[in-house]
Amino acid sequence: MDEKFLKPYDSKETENNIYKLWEKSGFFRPKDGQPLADSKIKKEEVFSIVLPPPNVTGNLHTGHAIMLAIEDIMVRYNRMLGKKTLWVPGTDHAAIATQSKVEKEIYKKEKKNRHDLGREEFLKRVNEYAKNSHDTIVNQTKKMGASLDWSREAFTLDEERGKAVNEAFLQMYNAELIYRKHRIVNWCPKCQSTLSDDEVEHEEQKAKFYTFKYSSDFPIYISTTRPETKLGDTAVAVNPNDKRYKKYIGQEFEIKKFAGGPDLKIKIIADENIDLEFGTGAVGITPAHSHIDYEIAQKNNLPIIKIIDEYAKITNEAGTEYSGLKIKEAREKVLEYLKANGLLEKEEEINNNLSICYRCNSPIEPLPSLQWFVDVNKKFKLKNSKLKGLKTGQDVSLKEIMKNAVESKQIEIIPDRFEKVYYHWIDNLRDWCISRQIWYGHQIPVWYKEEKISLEEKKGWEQDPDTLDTWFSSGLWTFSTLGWPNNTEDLKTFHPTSVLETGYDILFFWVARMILMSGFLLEDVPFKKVYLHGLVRDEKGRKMSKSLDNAIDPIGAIEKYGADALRMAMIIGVGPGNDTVITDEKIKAYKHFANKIWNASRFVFSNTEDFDYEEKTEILDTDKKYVDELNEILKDITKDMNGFKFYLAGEKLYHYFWHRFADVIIEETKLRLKSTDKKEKLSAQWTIIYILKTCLKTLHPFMPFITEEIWQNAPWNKNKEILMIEKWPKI
RNA sequence: GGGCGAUUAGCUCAGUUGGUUAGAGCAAUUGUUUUACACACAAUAGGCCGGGGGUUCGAAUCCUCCAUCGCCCACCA
Repeated sequence: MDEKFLKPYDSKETENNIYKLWEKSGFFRPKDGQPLADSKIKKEEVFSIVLPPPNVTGNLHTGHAIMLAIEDIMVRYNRMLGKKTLWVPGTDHAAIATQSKVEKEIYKKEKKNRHDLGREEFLKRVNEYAKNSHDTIVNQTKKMGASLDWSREAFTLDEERGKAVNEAFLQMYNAELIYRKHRIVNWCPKCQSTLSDDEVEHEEQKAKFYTFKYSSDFPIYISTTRPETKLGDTAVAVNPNDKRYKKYIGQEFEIKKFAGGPDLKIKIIADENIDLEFGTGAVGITPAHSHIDYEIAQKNNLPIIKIIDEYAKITNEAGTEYSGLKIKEAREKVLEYLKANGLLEKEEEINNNLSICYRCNSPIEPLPSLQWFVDVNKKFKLKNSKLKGLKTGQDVSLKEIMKNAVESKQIEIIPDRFEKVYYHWIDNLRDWCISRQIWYGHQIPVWYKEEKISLEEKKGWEQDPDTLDTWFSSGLWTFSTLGWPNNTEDLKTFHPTSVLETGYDILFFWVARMILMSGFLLEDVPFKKVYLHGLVRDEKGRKMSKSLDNAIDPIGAIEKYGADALRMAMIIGVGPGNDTVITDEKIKAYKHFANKIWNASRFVFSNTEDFDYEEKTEILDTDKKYVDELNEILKDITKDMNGFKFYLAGEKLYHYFWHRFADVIIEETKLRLKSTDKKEKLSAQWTIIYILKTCLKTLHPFMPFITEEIWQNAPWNKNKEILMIEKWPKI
């Protein structure tokens, strides 16, 4: 027995070496000829999963740690079943997140913005930063024990993924699923970019709700929380059934120098969607700065006057009086005018949802802009459908594909309550704005000359300066990492992937977009199952964040308690989709468990030194019962593993090992191990070896480091076989 | 406004299709320095399973209403 077994288990001394051993073995790469656990499993049976690529914006956080723990359990379990198992690593350039982080850093150090540096120099800086982040993340991922095939590592912004992005764009453009249009978009004045609908968050706040008339001879009062936008009104909409206003419908009013600013032409129009009860039952329509008003304006052919610009300042369209004013200043000025002229009827406080940017929390300005969109309703013909229930030749829209994938059960979401959430999102889905006015990302593969557009680079033509939404490239992730658009062996073998495991917070951002992309480009699903984990919270139930300084740093926890302990703490007692509370205490408890395994192994090793592994042992009835009992439990645990109930399987293993094997079985064998009856002793020795071996195997997906370390030093393993590819016990 | 989730021991959570005396970890109390392990062992205590009503031979589990907390979605200007 190695001397290290005389001391408590030291994770720090062990983990790096064990990871190196695994890497050297080459078994992170899927191989043929690995042992098969079960005759039911065919040799060519495949388990594949892509790692949700962490953003290259810094360090690994607890969310990544829980993701790595769950996925590594799945991967190691399936590898031990004998399946051809692949887990593809990678990182995400995370366009806007990374760019703004680097911009902030540069500004702090050098007081320069990106325009001072210029596009080329700025991108050089971002790439440097991304490279550093990447190295840190990869290093930390290895510390978690993740058995990823590093030879297939990808980056959403590397050359190959770039090819995939351009090909995807081209194919979607040719199918008219991507179009460029002047439309109202969500604009973040601080990020200086558009955002997709999903990137807009809502924050409830108290707001002043003003009721007023445009002028003293205007017949209808309207209400708003944003008086300054009224400088761009072109209509007032009322419900067609509203008796109060029916007589005005179709009339046009001119207001000279509204609020001392522009002349307004207000047409009274009818719209079914107007609520008779709310406010005055009449809505001032500002087509350029409200999504709904824009739609109403389209229906009624109203002019669209842009009175707020990209810097959240009033434009010339609102007249010289207002031009250049900030929104707040303009609001005050308008209100002053309304009050001074007796037009303001009342002022009340209401609860209002403010739209804010998910990155920087500044208020979003809806404004019209020329941008690229993905059309989610446009029909196209399926050419070679592998989608369940949708036939080749059939006309479908992206929306229908997304919905069908889950409805047809071709994709199963765990826990299933998120299926409802997913449908609801699709029902409310509008066209996806994919162009971003930032520099870090995939530049839109379109070239212009005068009015002409080309999808190929041409001399003297200018490329669109904008970049694509980061989720456009991550939407391709399951197949861009496997070589698409080339029809590679990897793509044929490993796609669709078996499972997509990620946090429920990116169900829309990512999971849905992957189904969209794969649905159109491959006419197939990207994965068969979606396993959603919850968010990690602190003792007080708060979301972990840097600003609250309550985040458990996974790397710190690994240093302190070991990766195995951290993994167990993140798995046990945490069902899918449920938020997790992680405390230092919990991690510590599993460090103790690791030590328990260590000590039990020492006991087994030191009490079986004279055991002959070649000799056949007669097993006595007491021991047969132990084995039967263990098999029963394993049956249960295997069922849990197959049903993605790792939290149950882990707990059962923990309980069996500690409170059955260590506390009871080992205690009971102590006397027999000292017995002079040779049969008695041999049978007891055989039993504790058998149980330990079995437990090491089944615990391995959960606690890979310590189990492998023990296995490497086990007396039965003279050839130094690797536990990672042992067979999962047959039951 | 719509939807979802949670509510079980002091704390954090399990409890699979309804089935005996409701489980685990941590914390607590009392012992035990018995050579695998004090990062331990043995034992103890602790629960109207959020509240009301219902279905059932039987409910933490199914139905219904209510309460509190949390989350997501949505174009009430």
